Amino acid sequence: MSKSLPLLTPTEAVACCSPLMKQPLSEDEAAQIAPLLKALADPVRLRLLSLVASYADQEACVCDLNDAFDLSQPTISHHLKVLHEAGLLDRSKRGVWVYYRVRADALSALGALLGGVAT
Amino acid sequence: MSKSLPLLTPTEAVACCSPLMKQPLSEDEAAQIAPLLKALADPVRLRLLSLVASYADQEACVCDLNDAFDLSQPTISHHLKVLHEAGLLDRSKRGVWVYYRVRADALSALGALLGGVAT
DNA sequence: CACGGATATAGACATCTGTCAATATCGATA
DNA sequence: TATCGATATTGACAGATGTCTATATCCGTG
Repeated sequence: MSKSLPLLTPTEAVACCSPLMKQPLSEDEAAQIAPLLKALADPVRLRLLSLVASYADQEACVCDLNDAFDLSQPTISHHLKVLHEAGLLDRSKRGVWVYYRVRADALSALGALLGGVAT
Repeated sequence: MSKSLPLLTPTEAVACCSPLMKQPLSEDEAAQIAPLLKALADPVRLRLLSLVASYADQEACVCDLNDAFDLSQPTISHHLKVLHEAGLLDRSKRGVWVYYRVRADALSALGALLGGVAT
C-alpha cells in the first residue's frame, strides 16, 4: 500500500473519468481504475464473474461455484474475495451459505469507459 | 506458455463471447480475454493508452510518450510492447520514429463485453 | 453444548511482473 | 562509412500473484 486515494466505489471511480478515447487519464484516475481491471484480468475470476452473472438475480451461492472449477475451495474463496474487494461482487451471508451478486453498475461503467460509449 | 489457443485478434476473441452478463464464459473464452484485460490492468499502460488516444488520429510518436512519464525509456518501451502484443495498439515505423495507434475496435469490443451492451 | 458442514484465513512456494542500467539495433545524414 | 539520436532488447532484482495444504471460524442441528 502506498499513498491512499479517496475511497470510491468502482462505479464512482470510473464515472469521474471521461471515456478512454476522449482525454488522457490522470495518474490518480489510472490508479483508481487499474485495480478494477486487475481484478478482472484473471481467467478464473472472469469465469467466476460470468458464472455468478448467469444465476437468477445475478446472485450465486459459493457452494455452487466451488464445484464448477477444478481448483481447491480456498482458491475459489480467494478469487471471490478479490472480486468482492474490487467492488465487482457483493457479498451476503444467509445462514451457513454465502452468496455473491454481480455489481452490474460497476461492470457497465467500466465497459463504458473502455468502449468510449457515453454512460 | 501452455497449450496455445487459436490465434485471434482481440476483436475476434471478444466478439465470439456473449456479454459477460448473459452466459458463463468457457475456459477458452476466459483464456482469450484475460490477457487483454491484463494488458490494460496497469496504471502506466492505462495512461499510455489514453494518452495515445488523445492524439490526432489516435496515433502518437514514442518520442512524445516518453516525456509524459517519470519512467525510464526502456520501461515505456516495455509497456508499449505489452499493449501492442495484446492487440490494443498498432505499431508503425516511419523513418527513425515509431508511432503507436489505438485499436479502437478492440477497446470497444472489450467495453461491450464488460458492459453487456450489444455491439 | 458438541458436532459437522460451509466458508475464510494463514503460511508456503513457484511463477509472473514492473522497473532499471547497460547495451544493441536501426536509420538518417554529414 | 562513421556517427548520432530514437527505440528495443537483455539481464537483474524486488515485490506481487495464484495455488496448495492445513487450520480457523461461523452457524445450524441433534
